[in-house]
Amino acid sequence: MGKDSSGKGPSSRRERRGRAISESTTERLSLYLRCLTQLERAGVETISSKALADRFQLNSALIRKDLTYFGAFGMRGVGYKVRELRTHIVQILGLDRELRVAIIGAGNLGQALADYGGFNSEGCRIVALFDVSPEKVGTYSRGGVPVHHVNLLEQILQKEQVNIVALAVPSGEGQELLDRVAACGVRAVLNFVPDRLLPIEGLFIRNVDLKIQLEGLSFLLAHSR
Amino acid sequence: MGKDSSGKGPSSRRERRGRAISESTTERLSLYLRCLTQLERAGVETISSKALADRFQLNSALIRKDLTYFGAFGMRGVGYKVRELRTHIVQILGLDRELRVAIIGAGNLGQALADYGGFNSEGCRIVALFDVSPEKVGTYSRGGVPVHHVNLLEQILQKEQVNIVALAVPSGEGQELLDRVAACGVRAVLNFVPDRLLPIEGLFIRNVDLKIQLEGLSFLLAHSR
DNA sequence: TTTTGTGAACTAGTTCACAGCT
DNA sequence: AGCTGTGAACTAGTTCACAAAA
Repeated sequence: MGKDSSGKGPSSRRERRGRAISESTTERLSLYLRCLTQLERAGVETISSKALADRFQLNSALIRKDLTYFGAFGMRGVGYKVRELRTHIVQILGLDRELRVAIIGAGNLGQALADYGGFNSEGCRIVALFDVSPEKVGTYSRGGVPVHHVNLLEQILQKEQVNIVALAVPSGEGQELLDRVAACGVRAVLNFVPDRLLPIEGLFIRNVDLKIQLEGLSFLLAHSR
Repeated sequence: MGKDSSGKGPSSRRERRGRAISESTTERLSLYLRCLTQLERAGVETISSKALADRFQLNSALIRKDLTYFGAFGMRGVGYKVRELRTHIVQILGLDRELRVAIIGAGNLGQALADYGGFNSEGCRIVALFDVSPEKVGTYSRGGVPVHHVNLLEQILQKEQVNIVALAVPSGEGQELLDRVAACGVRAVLNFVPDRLLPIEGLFIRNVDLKIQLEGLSFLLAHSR
């Protein structure tokens, strides 16, 4: 959702001299990655921070700073080798190993996520959906992801080696499921439930809260012109 | 989702001495609002910034600052009157007048949004879905929102007095629709299409990019422990 | 040349700390 | 006594500007 995350306690996500990497930086890295993928496909060999900056209306120094947190990947006078930089960012974002994702809640949102192009790509695989509805359990999403009963949550998270869980259940059902998921050793959750969930030590949560986005737009409309 | 938005040009969304209100502030206002709604329902009459802060693990001074951008709503020695503060925030966020929302794309995501509880509430109404698929056009979402053909976009946006459009179409189809929507005078868009869209003068866009959220979590996993 | 990598300067956002109401 | 409203201090994030490398 926009911009809303918790689990902000200073973790060990720091490179170089002790400065933790900000969420804005990782967001931009994802954008750069997308762009580099396109460029590589288009056969472009090198790109400068300025050229990248123009595509996103960013300052080129910011892009260079983002990258130099992780190393000196550029060539002075030339720019960055597209293929090479892409590889670096894939590695930085941890997309070089397969991410195994499960989605709890097989309603419209869960199904949408399961079949969402962006999710099943770049080392990311949706391996399971969970629901309680008897009509859904035993079926498959359009993309072929099996829907299991939530009773089997622990069992299947373990068996499928799930790294990331997306919570797409109705309001009120989030906390219990979050606790169960954390107890299974899952350390990252993408939360779509619009309830405040208690932070859990060692568990990263990113909240995607559509209502907040909508209200943010409402604010802008109310306060402009 | 998380945190990703464009349309950041300095608009006229400023209160008091010229300082524009940050996105973080409006996000928090939405959170406060939710909490106040619960408190009011529970019969709580007043709340202090400290008590609010504890629920969100925020600093109480930050909450007071967020609120004083818009006025002095509190009572020294007491705190804030729940009902009164709630009313103020509703007004600040522009939720006192009805927001009329249309969703382009009636796939799983569009349908999920159409029936999403948080959307149809607090002065916010989903009035139309749009799609090109002949099977979908003419049907209704589970919640009763009619699905129109995209051909009728301009006509219906006008007739239904739509303020906000959610773009939930496949990658590649975003820009053309964005242009059409902007041409109809719609000034706020919630974009779920993972393409970079060109900024349009006077149009606010909030990007909800699930892949970026997922990659953000991947980064955290890769760089902790 | 051109463009990186980076300290210094700047800007925005948060927390501190306390005077001043209630 | 308790809690707000707010300047001052601090921290984080971005941009400037330039030396150094290709």
